[in-house]
Amino acid sequence: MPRPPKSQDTSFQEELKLRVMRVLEANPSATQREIANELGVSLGGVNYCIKALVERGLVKLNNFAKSDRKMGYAYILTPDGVSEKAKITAHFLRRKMEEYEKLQQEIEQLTAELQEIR
Amino acid sequence: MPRPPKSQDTSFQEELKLRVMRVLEANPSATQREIANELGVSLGGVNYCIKALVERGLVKLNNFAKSDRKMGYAYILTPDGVSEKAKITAHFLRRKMEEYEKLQQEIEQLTAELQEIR
DNA sequence: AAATGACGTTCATAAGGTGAACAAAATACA
DNA sequence: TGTATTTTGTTCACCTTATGAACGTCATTT
Repeated sequence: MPRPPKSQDTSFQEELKLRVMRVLEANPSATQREIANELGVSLGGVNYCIKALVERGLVKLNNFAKSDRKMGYAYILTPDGVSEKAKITAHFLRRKMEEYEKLQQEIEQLTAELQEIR
Repeated sequence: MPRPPKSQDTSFQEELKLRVMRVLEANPSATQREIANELGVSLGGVNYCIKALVERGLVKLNNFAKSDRKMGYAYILTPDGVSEKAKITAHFLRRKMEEYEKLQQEIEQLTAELQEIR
């Protein structure tokens, strides 16, 4: 995802942002590769997304447990991140419900078309 | 749509094919520009699509009424075209219903997520 | 016949996600 | 501690694909 989006956030980017935040909330020590794999998107895409989240202060890179052996890095959702996630979630719910109705209509139409033939 | 698709038909192409066939069936004298405008896609895309349909024998370019003044060109769905359209329609119905269920689940999840916050 | 307009056709372009290659950091091993 | 190895983040050239302006062709008009 090399090219900074010139226009508004595309729906793909919007959705990716939400899905990445979900994964991070559930598992802050997830790797970018793991996230990409789990979400079925490219590594570059996840990297671009997380970078944007960090830049906006919605996600923070914490390194804890310095004294321990384990690598203590984790992407933590900030309070702003949590509330932003809620906002996006609500926004998505609205959008998905619209799609839902559209689909319902389309299904009715397709069904009708198939009936006409016989 | 200059580049012939190397891989399988993408869902966009598949759907465009069906929607173009629908328009042609309803109005065989429709212009490529009119179709593009009505479907909200590019002229090049429609051109590429129709070309493919003609090549597969699903659409035929008829010029009738030669003696008359009017330009008598029309894209007519062949019998093969009609049955292919039915096939694609059925295929789409299945796909759309799957999407429908996916959406339903997603909506439930989004709703649940929003409940958790309060 | 020339001009006009509408049509189909082409193609250089832009958008945007991809993943291999690279850099940096962390861990393991001596 | 120093070095090798592995893991992780970062970059960027590439590929796919839809776009629409520009062009060629043909019918209609003047």
